[in-house]
Order: sequence, then structure tokens, then C-alpha cells
Amino acid sequence: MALRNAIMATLAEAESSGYDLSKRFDVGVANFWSATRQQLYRELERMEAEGLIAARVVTQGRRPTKRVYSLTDEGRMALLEFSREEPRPSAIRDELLVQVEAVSLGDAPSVRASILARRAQAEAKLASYEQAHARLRGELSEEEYLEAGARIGPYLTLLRGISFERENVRWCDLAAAVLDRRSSTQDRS
Amino acid sequence: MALRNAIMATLAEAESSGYDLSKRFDVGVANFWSATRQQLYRELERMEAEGLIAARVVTQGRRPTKRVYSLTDEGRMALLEFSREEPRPSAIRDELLVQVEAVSLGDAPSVRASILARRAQAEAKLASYEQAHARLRGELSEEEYLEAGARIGPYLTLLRGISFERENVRWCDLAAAVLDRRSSTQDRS
DNA sequence: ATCTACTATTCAACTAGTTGCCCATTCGAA
DNA sequence: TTCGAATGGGCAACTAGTTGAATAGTAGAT
Repeated sequence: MALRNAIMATLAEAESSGYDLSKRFDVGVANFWSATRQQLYRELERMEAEGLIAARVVTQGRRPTKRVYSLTDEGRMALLEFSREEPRPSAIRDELLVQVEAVSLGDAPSVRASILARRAQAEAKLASYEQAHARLRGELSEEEYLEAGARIGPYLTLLRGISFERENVRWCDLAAAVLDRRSSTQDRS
Repeated sequence: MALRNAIMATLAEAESSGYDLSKRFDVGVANFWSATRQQLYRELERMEAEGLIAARVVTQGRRPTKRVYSLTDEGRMALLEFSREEPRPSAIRDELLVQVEAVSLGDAPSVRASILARRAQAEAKLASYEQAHARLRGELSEEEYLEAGARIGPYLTLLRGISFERENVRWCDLAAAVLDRRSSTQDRS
């Protein structure tokens, strides 16, 4: 009952097919929700049955036919209600941090490699967020956009995503350097 | 099969009862994993059956008897293997950010209140992480600890938790201020 | 004197999320 | 010209996570 709100928030921005959504959600929508394709298709079916969204079948020339969903008035009402509820505390699940937590019992070089891989992912996300940020902002200055820009919601969540990934990159650099230094100073006690 | 790694990483630090773990995991272990009590008790049972952890029954005078778990050698081996696997991309689920994303269709004052509530939670976590940080570090300087401190894993994950919550506080301030300014400049068009 | 909160664990029923596979077509690269 | 990747969707079976309550004693506060 929570994924649907994330879907509605995304559909509020632009109508999308299940496939469109799956691309946005499997990467994580600006770092605030993720979902697999299957989950999305299932949820979209249910939501349509409940009248929260409506499908428009688009027959394309060469590409497969798709079902493009948009919010119904009922969906908009549900989203409004959701905005009044108390959000539950955010949940993070990060296996990399689990590996780092236990690095002294683990394989440090392998953990270090995972950190560097994460760093690369974080940089890629950062770049794509920054592009999206620039596109959204357009001609306006940051100040101006915050005061009067049209899509303030996505703009704010993008800013959060950007600072998150920036911190990720910084932390990965630090952690990798620390493990590095330590493995070279290894106990010759 | 992922929660168990988080549990083992925690038990590697200190043996704990299910109840101890539940307190650490329901708040989120330094922002990298969370789990409910039920999940933990169930998983601990399975892990004990599989020989990854061993229970020691502690009969307390007045408090209820508890089962204190610690890693077995098998558990330590499993943790080592896990450290060699590729961690899956981190997953975030944050209802507050969903509310913010859709704020233009939602109840802005209510969303703003949720942001301020989150800010308070983030500050509380930040304070507790910083205390833990100071305790861990002890007499050593940051530099010294990073080079030679004993519990480098928890130290690094704590640093990530601290920067995460700091950024949370900053972002909440910005977001609340923006919604504020906008609601007072409300369309009198 | 009662009420709330904490310690400690467990059961049962439910919902959410994951994995792995299937279909069909189209496009670009090797 | 074959192969992989992308576009679009879907089923079935599984594992993980959530909700709500029961039990039972202790401690501190009003």
C-alpha cells in the first residue's frame, strides 16, 4: 500500500507505461523508492481495477503496443489523502555497509573493490541527477526556481538525491583510502 | 538471506539477545539496515538451526530469561564468504520523499509538518551517532583512528550515518523553508 | 493504587518484494 | 548475419517484511 503512492507521485509528473516506470524504479526514483518490473505490473493492474489510474492503449507502428497509465480523479484524491498521513520512517538496506561493518572479519580487498564499484555507480547517478537538475531549472537561477519554479516537488527530491550521491562518493573515497592504507600497514606485529 | 548478514555483522561486534538486536534494528543500525522484532526472532531461530550462531541462555534474577547469541565459526565463515560477494545496490524507501515529490497535488502544510518531524528525528539520530563516534574514537584523533583504530568497520559506517543525517537536517531545513515561502506567496494570480 | 513503560519472547496471518522464466518484435553492432 | 540489448508485457513460485496480539514479571511515576 506504499508502492502505489510512489507510483501515483510519478504518474502525477507524467503518464507512463509499466515499462517506463520499471526503468525509473529499478534505478530508484531519485533515491527514494525502488521496485522490480513484476511488482509494478502487478500493482498497476490492481490500481487500475481500483480506479486510481486509467490505461490508454497506444498502438505503435513498430514497437509493441503499450498501456499508458495516468492518474484518475480518484487517484489524485488518494494522493492528497496520502500527503496528510504521517510518513513512516525511511528504510535503508545497504549490503555494502553491512560488508564494511564486518570488514575486520571479512576479505578487505574484496570489500574495497565493492566500495570502488559503488563509487562508480554513485558518480553515474550523480551525473544523471545533475543533468535532470539543469534541465528542470532551465533559465532560472536556483533561488528563483525554489521561489517560483513549476515542479517544486521533483526539484526538492532531486536536490536530496544529489547531495546523497555526493556524500556517497566522498565516503567511498575515504573508506577505500582507509582500507588501502591499513592493508599496506598490515600487522607485522 | 540478507538480513542474516546484517545480524552476523552486528553479532561480530557484541553478542546480543533478540531483544537487544530489535532495539538496534528498529531504529536502523547506523542507517544501513532495519528490521522488526518478529523478523529478528524468526531469523535468529533459523540461523541457530543452521549453526551460524549459538545461544547461551542467561537466567537473570528479576528480568525474564534471555537467549544471548554469538557467532559460531561457521557463522564467521559465512560472513567471510558474504564479504566476497557483490553487494546488491542499496535500496531506499522513503515515504516522506514521495510526499514531497507529489506536494503540488498534496496538502503542502501537512507535508511541511512531516518534514519538520523528520528533521527532529534526524537530529536525534545525529546526536546519538556523534556520541557513539566520540566513544569509539576515545583518546585518538580522527586521523589516528582511521589509521589504527580497532573497530574500523563500525567506525566507517558510523561516519556514513553521521553525514547522512547531517544532510537530512540541511535538506529538511531547505525544503521546509521553500514550502513556507511558497505558501505565503500563494497564487493570488 | 493504578497506570504506563520496559524487558523478553513467541504465534499467526497477512502483504510486499524477489527470482526466474516466458512471449514477441526491432535495432544496432560485431 | 548472428547476437545482444532494448521495447513491451506477463505468470508462477518463492522469500522477506509487517501487523497485531498474547504472556508475564519489574520499575517508576502520578
